[in-house]
Amino acid sequence: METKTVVTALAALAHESRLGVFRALVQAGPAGLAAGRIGELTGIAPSSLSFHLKELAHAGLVSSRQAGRFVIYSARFDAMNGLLAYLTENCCGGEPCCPSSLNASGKDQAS
Amino acid sequence: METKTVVTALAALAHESRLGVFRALVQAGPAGLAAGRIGELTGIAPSSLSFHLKELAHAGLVSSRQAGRFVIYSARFDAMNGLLAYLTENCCGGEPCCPSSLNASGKDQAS
DNA sequence: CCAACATTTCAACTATCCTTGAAATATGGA
DNA sequence: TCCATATTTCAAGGATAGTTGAAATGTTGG
Repeated sequence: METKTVVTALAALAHESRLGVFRALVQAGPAGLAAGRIGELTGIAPSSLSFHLKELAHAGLVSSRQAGRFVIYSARFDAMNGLLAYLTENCCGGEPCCPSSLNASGKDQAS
Repeated sequence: METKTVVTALAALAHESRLGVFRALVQAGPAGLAAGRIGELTGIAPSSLSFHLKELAHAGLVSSRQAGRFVIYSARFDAMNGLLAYLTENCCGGEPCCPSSLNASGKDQAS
């Protein structure tokens, strides 16, 4: 994953509204949610929501498909996996950051 | 980890300069790097670097200590762990994103 | 075709971010 | 003390992000 892609993805998630939207889409799973439903769940105004959804789509974190007169958005789990992989590799020393066992104390290998 | 904290941390990393700084600090390990050395490694102008370091510190992702006339910055691995834990739990469905066992190189389970 | 619904686009405005260079602060050594 | 080094602060400027409401687009069913 390229640095530029990572920065774009991070910027897309670095906003309360968009993080909320993405969380809702993750919860919804591959089935996704219609734009209007996302608006109901998050309380974001339609035009603002459309702006944020475009931002997330541009970052590759969500995809959309037309279904009747609805537009269904869904989270792109592969992109999120890639982002987490990058952060784990490049920003956490490689291994010690898997939250399953969680050490997180502060002592690990030097450079 | 609170949503607001997460957004702040994501925003701090969502900039090419700051992501580069943070990566350098992660590579340096707990020993950290002097501000000037970070500037050398990243090519960021001093005042701009200071701005970005303050941003990272404010987000809790780095800490600083004075050493003679140098200021040594180091990555806060615990904060990064917390961020990754949040993203894994809330933005990846909970389980399928932990890169611990698997490779994490480039290919992971297909969609 | 027309009407109702779902979503997006547009323009205007405010707010915030980032960069730059100069000046300020702080520390160590001669 | 005085000077050099290391870092931060400040103010000014341009660039970008976000919100709002109105208008436009697209879709379905009567």
